[in-house]
Amino acid sequence: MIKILVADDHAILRRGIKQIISDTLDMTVAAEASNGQEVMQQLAKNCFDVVLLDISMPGKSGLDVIKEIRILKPALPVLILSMYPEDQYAIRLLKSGASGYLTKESAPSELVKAIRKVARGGKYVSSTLAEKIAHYFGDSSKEALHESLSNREYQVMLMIASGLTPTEIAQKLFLSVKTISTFRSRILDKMNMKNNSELTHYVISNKLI
Amino acid sequence: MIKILVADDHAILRRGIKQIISDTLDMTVAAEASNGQEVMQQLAKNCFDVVLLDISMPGKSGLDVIKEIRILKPALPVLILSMYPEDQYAIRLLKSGASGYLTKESAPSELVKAIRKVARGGKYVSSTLAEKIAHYFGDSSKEALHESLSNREYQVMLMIASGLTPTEIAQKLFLSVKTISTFRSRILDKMNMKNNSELTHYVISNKLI
DNA sequence: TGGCTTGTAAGACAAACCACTACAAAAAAT
DNA sequence: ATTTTTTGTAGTGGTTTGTCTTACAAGCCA
Repeated sequence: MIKILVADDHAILRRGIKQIISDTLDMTVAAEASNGQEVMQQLAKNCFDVVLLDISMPGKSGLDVIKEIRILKPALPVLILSMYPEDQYAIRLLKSGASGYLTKESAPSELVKAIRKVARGGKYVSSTLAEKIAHYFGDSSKEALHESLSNREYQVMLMIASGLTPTEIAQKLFLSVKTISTFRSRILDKMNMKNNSELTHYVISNKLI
Repeated sequence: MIKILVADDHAILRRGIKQIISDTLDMTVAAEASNGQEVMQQLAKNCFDVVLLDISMPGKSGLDVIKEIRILKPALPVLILSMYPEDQYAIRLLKSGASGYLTKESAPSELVKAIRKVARGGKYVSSTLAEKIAHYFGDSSKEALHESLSNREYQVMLMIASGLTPTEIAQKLFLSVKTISTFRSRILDKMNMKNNSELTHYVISNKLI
């Protein structure tokens, strides 16, 4: 059973979270906090498996709260719940030790998935955010995403990103459109993306083209 | 009926152009010229709606020919037909008053489209060239491309570029997928592009997102 | 040798795109 | 003030892509 500390200043949102979590058998909301101080108090008293933390709470900034949590419980996974779209702030939070970042519009299923992942010691980031991170961390981590592609896949990726249609690519490479389609699927799968725009985005941002 | 003066030193190419144009009901090749002098002579004698000009004709450079045309007929649209890939030269030509730039590998349909566009007083540039132009001219002219979009179109463009599928966009905007499709077509048309990748490319490069 | 990965492609069905067409409201032009 | 153009919206019908699944041979890994 995953014991969760929910920290958010909005009672209604906490209610929603509790609801979602109570629908999930293997996790439970063990306690709540509505500001940074309460978070620390709860952590001192009880044991949790995950902290679900709103960064935009009154008083201490989310960043500070995370740092404090790090000091008290270095191994405790902190999942950030934000109302802002994923931005550079998210990266800073992750750098300071958060295990994941979710926006409040995320689907309940995503929340559950994220909790499970961080509880197991993993990291959770959405694919769009992952991309931004890749930017930030420069060459080292940006390789990570596309290094798993085979040469053929890489080649096709660049062609897709440069605006060629599957049919055009097929013609250029003397392959069936079906094959291109398969490559595309594999690429998208490996890169954790869901469409050409994301792909193009990635390729351009990483100056692969 | 769009009356066209075709200026190119290669007879075969002129033939091809005539063929393409004769297949198009609303336009006709009213005269031909095989060098710069002939162009000027024709212009002095007759009236045309569009000049289709090869820049690599013997004698006068295409740039000079354009300048001369500008003096004689300031409003006459000149569409450049080049055998070289679109490069900086193209930009100079456009600056000197050409209405469009096509490479000779362009599809016939593209030629027809380009002629129609410039005849109507518009500008025609391929998307890849447009991009180069955007780079060159910096902020001022890069506006030019997407400034013709309506607000709605602009909004949809950004959504497409950020990787949303038509269906998702439709849902967010409470519109039919069909409508999104129409917007997309108009955007692509106005921006002279042919697919989402190009669009994404543009949006990202111009930091609209 | 036996199991992944890669390169290739088919089938079937869904989703998306393309090219038209349409029409009312708003905006612009005459 | 009236005509023309642009904008926002959406339908039809046909083509192209995407998805998912399956397949199979070749190469690589262990």
